[in-house]
Amino acid sequence: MRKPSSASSRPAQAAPPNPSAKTTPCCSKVGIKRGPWTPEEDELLSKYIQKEGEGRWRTLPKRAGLLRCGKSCRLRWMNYLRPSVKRGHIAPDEEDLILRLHRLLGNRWSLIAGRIPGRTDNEIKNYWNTHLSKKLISQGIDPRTHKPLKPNTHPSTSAAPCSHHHLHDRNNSSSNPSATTKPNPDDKPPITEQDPNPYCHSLDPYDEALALGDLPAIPMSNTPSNPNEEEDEDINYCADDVFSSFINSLINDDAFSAQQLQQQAPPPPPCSGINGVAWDEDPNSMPADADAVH
DNA sequence: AACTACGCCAACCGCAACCGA
DNA sequence: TTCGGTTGCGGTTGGCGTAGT
Repeated sequence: MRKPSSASSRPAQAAPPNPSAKTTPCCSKVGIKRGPWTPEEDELLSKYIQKEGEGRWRTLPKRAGLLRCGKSCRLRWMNYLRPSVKRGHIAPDEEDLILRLHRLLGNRWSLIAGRIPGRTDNEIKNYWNTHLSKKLISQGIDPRTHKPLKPNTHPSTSAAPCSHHHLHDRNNSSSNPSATTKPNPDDKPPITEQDPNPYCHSLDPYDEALALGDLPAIPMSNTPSNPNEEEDEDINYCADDVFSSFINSLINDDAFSAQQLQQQAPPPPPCSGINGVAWDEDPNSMPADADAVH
């Protein structure tokens, strides 16, 4: 877990040494700045990367004249400064795609982001935690499994607003066993007796196919490149066409199978005027090709 | 106007995967 | 094969803005 709050805060100042930590965080060196980036720092980083390119993050700050750790530089570039990063509201079709992909992939934010041009894993993760998970809960849907919540877990009872600051949001993830268990693209998510279907495995042909060796490994692209539509031609945001096609087919197949499931399953708890989510949508209503949003 | 509670999101941390020597 | 350095990922934190009282 994180260091004590005194050291884990984000002051815009050099962090003190951390003698108690077993491993020294890269940003704990004296003289390394932390906290929000200034426009000057952004400019330094942008200009340097435009000139020298990405990579070698460890030594980049020194070469660029930044008093930041490499991790911080990389994060800033990936999530904010890259020209391909699209900022602003998540469009409805993007939201729909996030829902579908999350249902298929779970909290594999980088994979999800890789399918949504211009969006970063951090942005999608934040959007999920602040919007979509709550939206699903309000619909009586477990945001983790994408299945109807049990009656005694319906928001009208258990999901009542929590008065503690942040506790409500964070409980969504911290109380989520699968959220603390890092999903490994190479491994099937853990299946327990209590939670035999943490990622809707019965509807997760990806993991099944992966386990059967029918799939190429997930391309762990170092740069979850999210080009703008205009940049699709020169930036391959999913390096593996096979994988890309497969995900697309999963999205479509999933919508279809989910619809079937919906027809068989008891009706979900009444929701307050919110449109249906992934599995009760007409597959024909989604883009014919998930890449349509790209 | 002052205060409180809460939502949003940029940024940090730890860990694991990756990769080259 | 092992080991150490680097990079990427997902979980988490906390500052800031804003709505509500």
